[in-house]
Amino acid sequence: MVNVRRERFREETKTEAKRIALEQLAEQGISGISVNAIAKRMGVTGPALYRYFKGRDELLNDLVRDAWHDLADTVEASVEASEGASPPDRVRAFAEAFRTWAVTQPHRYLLLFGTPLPGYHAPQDTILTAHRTMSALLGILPHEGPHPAGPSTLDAQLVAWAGSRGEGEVPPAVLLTGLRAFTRLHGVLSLEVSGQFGPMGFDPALLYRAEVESLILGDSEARGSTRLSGPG
Amino acid sequence: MVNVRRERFREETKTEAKRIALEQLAEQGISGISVNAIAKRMGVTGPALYRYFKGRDELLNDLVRDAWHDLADTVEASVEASEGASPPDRVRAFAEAFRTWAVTQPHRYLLLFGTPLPGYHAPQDTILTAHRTMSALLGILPHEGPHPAGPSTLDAQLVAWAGSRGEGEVPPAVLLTGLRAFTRLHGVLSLEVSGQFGPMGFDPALLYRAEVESLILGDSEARGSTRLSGPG
DNA sequence: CACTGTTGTTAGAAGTTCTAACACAAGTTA
DNA sequence: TAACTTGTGTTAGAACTTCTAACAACAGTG
Repeated sequence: MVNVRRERFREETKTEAKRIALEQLAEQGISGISVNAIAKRMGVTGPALYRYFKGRDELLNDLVRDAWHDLADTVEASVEASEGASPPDRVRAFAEAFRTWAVTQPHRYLLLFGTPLPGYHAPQDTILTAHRTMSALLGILPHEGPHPAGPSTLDAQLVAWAGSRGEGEVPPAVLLTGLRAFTRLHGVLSLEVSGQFGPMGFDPALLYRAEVESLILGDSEARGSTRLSGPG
Repeated sequence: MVNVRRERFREETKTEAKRIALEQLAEQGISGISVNAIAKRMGVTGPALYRYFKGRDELLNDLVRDAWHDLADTVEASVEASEGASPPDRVRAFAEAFRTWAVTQPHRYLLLFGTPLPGYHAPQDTILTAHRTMSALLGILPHEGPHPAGPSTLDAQLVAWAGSRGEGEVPPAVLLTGLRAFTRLHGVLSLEVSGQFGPMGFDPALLYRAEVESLILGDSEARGSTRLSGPG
């Protein structure tokens, strides 16, 4: 029989270690996460933490897993909260929740979407958790309406992808729309959290919202767009 | 008088060190770049390399600087090569050059656009080099045609940004279009090179090209899009 | 009481960046 | 030719890091 008190103490120790690791991540980046330093701040010696994490890699793994869960929880909550609203408004809510999560903890966003850890391969459960975020987005897209066919090869691949995770009823055009919506949101967020917009001196939130509106209305009607095909 | 032979030898040594560093970067990520290991592979001892780089940070700095230059050279070459073609074709050429550069050396793309190095602030000359890539894109966008106004605040900020770098004659709508085109290309590329599409099993090139066509034609006409505003 | 499992300790191996002190060779200058 | 300066390399070592091994101490169970 397992000792429940001990088990709880163990969980608390791991949680505290991860909390300090996140502080180090925010202050000094991934390479600034030091098992030794964490232990020191917890009042124990370095090797003591190896009772709780096999090594630095497992600690980082846990941080990644936690972040995926937290992101999925956040966007799912926003989707639930917007229940009953129009699809455009639900997309706006999703996009705002996504952005808020990202910009309030850029280091965590980068942990998920930035440079991958060397040699890291996401375990199956983490992949499934990551899909929860995408599913939340797919769930608020209108499934009816005009569905122009995509490139047939891509369509087939997307259908296979959706089928492999029990979302077989979603039309390929919706899958493509969801996927592309995500890449567009990420395109802006990624550049913002990695500081690329810093020296440019504009408000990234405005750019993000312009992108969201363009997503919703389509480029031809969105304010602030220029069709690249030009005047002719 | 500086010794030219010595100067050349010095440059060659630095170049070789950076070449090996890029190999380490590709194989083991940023944290896998080790001054000691580079020196060993060059047949000298560790501290010898400190005659050429103040430290690991300066070596990484140089890698970043080189990568920005290389990227700018690549896209500028594609822009020049497409001279005389229609704007849509020039955008296609730009996008293909951009993607090829990224996917043939994902680690370098991530060095520029992935998780920033802790404490790193791009020096002014690097920022200017980064802008060369954006300028190349702005240069092939049609400046005439319908120019719907963007959010006025953002427009003003973009004009200020362009003005600060001697591109005052570009209309704000074109700036916004160029910026958004870049974020959209980057959105797909970023997820591809960081391996996020890996477990999904579709061809990222097809998704990228669909995004490019949507960029050029506008969402309402692009194949494979669903307007998020739905059927009503 | 004895046994078991968990958690902590210290010691140490092997690696890292980076500094200091010293040796040597090449080029310049008196 | 001799002396000096500069650049490049060396070894030694400090201060870190991750991580393993061996040992001590404690809690709970039979």
